[in-house]
Amino acid sequence: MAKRAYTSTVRAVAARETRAAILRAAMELYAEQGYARATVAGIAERAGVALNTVYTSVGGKAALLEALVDEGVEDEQIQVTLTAVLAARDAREILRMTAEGTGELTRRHEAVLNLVFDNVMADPAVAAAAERAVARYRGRLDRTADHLVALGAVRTDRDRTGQILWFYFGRGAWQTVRELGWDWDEGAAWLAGAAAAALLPAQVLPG
Amino acid sequence: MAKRAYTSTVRAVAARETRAAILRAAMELYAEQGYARATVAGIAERAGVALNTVYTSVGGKAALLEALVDEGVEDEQIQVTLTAVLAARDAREILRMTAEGTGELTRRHEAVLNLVFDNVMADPAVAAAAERAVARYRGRLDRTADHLVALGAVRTDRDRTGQILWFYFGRGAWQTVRELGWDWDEGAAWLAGAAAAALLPAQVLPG
Amino acid sequence: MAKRAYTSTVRAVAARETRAAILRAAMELYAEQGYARATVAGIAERAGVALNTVYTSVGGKAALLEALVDEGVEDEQIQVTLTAVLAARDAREILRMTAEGTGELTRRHEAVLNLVFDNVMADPAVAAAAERAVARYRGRLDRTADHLVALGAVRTDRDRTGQILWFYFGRGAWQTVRELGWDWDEGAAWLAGAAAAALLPAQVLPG
Amino acid sequence: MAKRAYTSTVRAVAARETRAAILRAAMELYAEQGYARATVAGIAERAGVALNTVYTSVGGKAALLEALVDEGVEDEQIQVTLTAVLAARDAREILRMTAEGTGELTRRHEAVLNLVFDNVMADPAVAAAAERAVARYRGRLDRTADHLVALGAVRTDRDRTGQILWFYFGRGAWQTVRELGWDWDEGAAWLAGAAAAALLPAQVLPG
DNA sequence: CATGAATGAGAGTTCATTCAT
DNA sequence: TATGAATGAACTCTCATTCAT
Repeated sequence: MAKRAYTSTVRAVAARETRAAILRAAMELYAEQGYARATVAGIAERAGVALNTVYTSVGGKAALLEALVDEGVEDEQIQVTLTAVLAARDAREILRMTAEGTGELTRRHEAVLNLVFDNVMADPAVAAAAERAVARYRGRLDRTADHLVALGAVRTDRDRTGQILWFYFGRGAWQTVRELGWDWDEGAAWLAGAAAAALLPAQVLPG
Repeated sequence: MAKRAYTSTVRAVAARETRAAILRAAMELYAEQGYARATVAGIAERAGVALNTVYTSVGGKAALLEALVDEGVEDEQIQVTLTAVLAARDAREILRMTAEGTGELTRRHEAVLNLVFDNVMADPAVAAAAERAVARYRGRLDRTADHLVALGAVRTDRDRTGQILWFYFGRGAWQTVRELGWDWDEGAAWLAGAAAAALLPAQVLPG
Repeated sequence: MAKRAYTSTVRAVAARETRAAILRAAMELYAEQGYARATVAGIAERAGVALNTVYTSVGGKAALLEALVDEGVEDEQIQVTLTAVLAARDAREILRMTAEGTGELTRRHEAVLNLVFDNVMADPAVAAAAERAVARYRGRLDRTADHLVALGAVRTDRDRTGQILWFYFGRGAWQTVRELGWDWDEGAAWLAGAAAAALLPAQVLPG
Repeated sequence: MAKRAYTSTVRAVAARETRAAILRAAMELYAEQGYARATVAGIAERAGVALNTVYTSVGGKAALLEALVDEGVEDEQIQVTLTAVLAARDAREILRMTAEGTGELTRRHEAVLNLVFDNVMADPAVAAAAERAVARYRGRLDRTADHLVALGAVRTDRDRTGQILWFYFGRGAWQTVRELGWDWDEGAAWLAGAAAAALLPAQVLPG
């Protein structure tokens, strides 16, 4: 029980691998069968460990989900993108960066996002996680909206701008992009263009 | 032994009311707790009937869901709207009618649509129902896309037009509209305008 | 409600037919699925009547079985055979008559006998019926044994004679005969011969 | 992770005892109430374990029955008896050995045999088990019949010999022996004698 | 007499979870 | 740390039966 800081004993390594295998299995099973129908026993079996190892290693059904969500949340990319966006001064450039940033984020966390949003009704904990995720996401877009308004770049007010950003770059938009089979870059470009048409002053076409 | 067709005896009326109460209770509970966590016993209690009356009146858990879906499916409005759309020759008018039609449809069946799409992972039967609903919906939008292309009204090809119609009038779009708190008419107007900007040839602004 | 003795009104006839159809259906279903797995609803369906008609017409599950047993019990043949046996004075003739009588009885009531003995464990009422049937059956064979002993025809005592008669002419013997696929006459002849060999004084073979 | 083969830890022993207690309780309850009316909860209660321990230890209702049948099936005695019979050359000796062998077998597995044959109608799985048992049993008697015919010891043909062996040594015969209250040795002796009278050439009585 | 509707009781089974090693 | 064994709590569904017409 003596804590040796940063000394990965053999057992600690094995434990970490076990935990990873369990989380992988949980992710797969939740994705395949949904949170409600997936069973802890099934997860244990797929991970190749005893049922109880799931409990000692990670925790119960809800803890597994929380662990998966936590893993998928710590992403510095978010902050990087937002900083860059807030530093930019060209509206089209801002929309392009927002499209790419939200796309990248969605792509990177696609599995966890699906996990959470497909199972909102299955468990109050999932619903809470979804709500938190949406609030954070919208908060970032609202700050982008503020910036656009401050730049005097949009023809709508602050609230409406935030709403339109959510319409084009929110979870629903990217979900539809996936449904339509568009690839990520294609989707980002189209969304940025469409958002520009909806937000920026109409351009007089040359010639 | 002769069956008297269409004689609403007192008992038949009572039975119909019982069934309706059960379906109402099921709708509510599925909406509140999700398909997976809702229990047949809970539905019976809320409907004010014995547990087994649910089984004799409507059926089990899946049958309840199917009954709710079936109820929400027979809607002649769909055909009426599509016919009107296909008869129209002005692109903006077509988009406006499509927005209003899909909005009306979504509004009318909001409860059932949420029921189905929120619980896709809870049961394969639900997933199948969702898939059918999406296919039918997209099929109607694709016919609208064909019409727009035939009219020479859009600057995109047939496939892309259908995809963009789905982006602006599909389930995802209306879901976002609801998330944003827009009311139905407001949403329809905005969607029609945005879709026009995305599909129709850019207009040279007057002056 | 006025009782008109012996006047078969149309409705009474119909009622009798309904009852017969129900009993027939019950017999079939009990035979096919066993008493335990057969359901009253299934019987009603096969009889082509409403579930409740079974209850108003005949009674519940146990009552159905009792009715079937009762139907199969009133058989004057039994008494006729026994009287003839007790009047006979030749042992071989007595055994032959007993074989034929018990065979005829078994054949005639095969369905009910199977019903009862195949479902002894399913219901205490069935077990009681089976016990009654066996007691009556053995009682008759015991009277035959008494007669044989009184005639001085057997080389065994009263009790043992009754037991051997039960071995060769009891339910088990006839059941085995059926298992072996022997026909009724063949079985009766063989049983009579085998019983004679077991009971009567050994014969010196001619020549 | 290395599995130590055949190390009876305390827990493994306890688990085996639990399983045994459950099977014993199941045997008793199935015998008392019949397969259909016995409940898993009742079995658990009698075994002194929680309801679900029955499921984790052995399995459901059908699995319990199968386990009981399996336990009663592995019996080398069968082969030993048959080998001895086929090696013998005296017909009376063969019949005596067959009587004792089948009696011993019946006695040893009386509980399971009753369980299976009393509940044939209760479950298709039981019916199948019964059919398998009968086929195996008759197969062994048929080989004995072949042997007797090959020895030229019987006055009947091969098929009839097998049938008569089944009549005297099959399940029905031993069941009747039990009904009659004969003890095992007494029954075996009587059956062997009766079978000899039915199969072997009539002996000229001395003197 | 026959029936449609409703019900009370209970059964089998599954699942997440804990205990003791 | 990992695990086999055991458990408590539900849940879905079936069935025999009765009520009211």
